[in-house]
Amino acid sequence: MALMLKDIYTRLLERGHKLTPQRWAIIAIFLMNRGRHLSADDVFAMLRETHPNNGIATVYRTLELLEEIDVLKKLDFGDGRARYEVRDDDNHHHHHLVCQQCGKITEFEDDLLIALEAAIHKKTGFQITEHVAKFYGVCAECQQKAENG
Amino acid sequence: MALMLKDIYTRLLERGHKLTPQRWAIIAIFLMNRGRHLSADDVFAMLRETHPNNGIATVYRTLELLEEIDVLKKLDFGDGRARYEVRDDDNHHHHHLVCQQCGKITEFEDDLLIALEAAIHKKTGFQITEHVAKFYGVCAECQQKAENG
DNA sequence: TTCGCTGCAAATTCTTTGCAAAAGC
DNA sequence: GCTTTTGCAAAGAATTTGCAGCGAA
Repeated sequence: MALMLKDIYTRLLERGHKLTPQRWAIIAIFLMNRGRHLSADDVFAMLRETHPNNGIATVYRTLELLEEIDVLKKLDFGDGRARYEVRDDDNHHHHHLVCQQCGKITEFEDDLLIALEAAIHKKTGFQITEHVAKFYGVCAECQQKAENG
Repeated sequence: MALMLKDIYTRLLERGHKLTPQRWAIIAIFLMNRGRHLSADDVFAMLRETHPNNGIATVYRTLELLEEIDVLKKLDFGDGRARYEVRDDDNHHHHHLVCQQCGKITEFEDDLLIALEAAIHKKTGFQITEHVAKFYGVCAECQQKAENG
C-alpha cells in the first residue's frame, strides 16, 4: 500500500522525533514527486522556493532521518551524488534502467529477483533484506536517434 | 578466459598509452588480489610498499584508465569510496552480497539475470550492456553469532 | 525546562586538476 | 623529440559536524 503522511508521522513520533515545518516540506516534495530520483541539491532547490531560509545541512539531516525510518531509499546512479526515492511497499520490486547516452533513468517492475534471492539463500545461507539492481545500456529513444541520425 | 597482462598491454598500446612501472605495479596489485574489491586508498597503500614515491593522483588516474580499457570494473558499496575489481570474461555474472552486520562482501555466481534482461529488452526496447546487482542482508556467520550470542 | 531541531560556517573526505619535470616509444 | 605520464599541491564537490540559538511538549 502507498506510503502516507500519517505513517511517516507515526514513525517519527515513535522514535522521539518531531514533524517540523522543514521536514514536512521535504516530505511533501517527495510525495509530490513520486517516481523521481531527487538529490540533496534538487530537494534544496525546491525547498528554497517556499522556505528560503532553510539550510542545506537540514536537507541532508532530514534525508538521512527519512532513510532511517524507511520512508526514503537512497540510490546511487554513479553521478557523484546520492539520490532518493520514496520507499513504498509497492515499489519494492522495481529496477532502474540507466541510459548511458541521455542519462535518463526509467523503471521496470518485476519479481524475477525473488527467485534469485531464494537461490542465494539456499546456497549460501545469506539472509537478504534488500536488493539493488541497475541495468546500464541504451534506451529505445536513443537507439532510434542513432539509427535515424 | 582470464584476463592477462599481455591483453592489458595490448589495449594500452592500441590507445597510445604506455605501460609505466607505476601502471604495471597497480595492475599487478589487482592481478594478485583477484576477487577483492580495492579502493583507491587500498591500492595506494599497497603500492607504497614497493613504490614509496608514487602519488595518490596517479592511482586515481590509473584506475580511471584501466576502467576505460575494460580491465577494471568500478563498484560502489555505499561506503563513500569507489572500489574496483578485475573485469574478467569469467566474472560477468557474479553478484555481490553485502553483509550489513560485518560488512563482508561475498560473491555469488549466477545467470538468472539474463532472463531478466531479456524481459526488459522485450518490454521496453532498452538495450542492456551491463548490470549491477547487489544484495544486502546478513551473512550466514553473523546469523550464527546472533543465535549463539 | 528539557530535548530535539535549525542555520551557519567550518571541517572532512574522496576525487580531480594544473603545471613543470621526467620518462616511454 | 614528441607525447604521455608523474608528483605535488591546490582546487572541487558532496556531505558531515560543532555550536549557539530557537522552539515545541
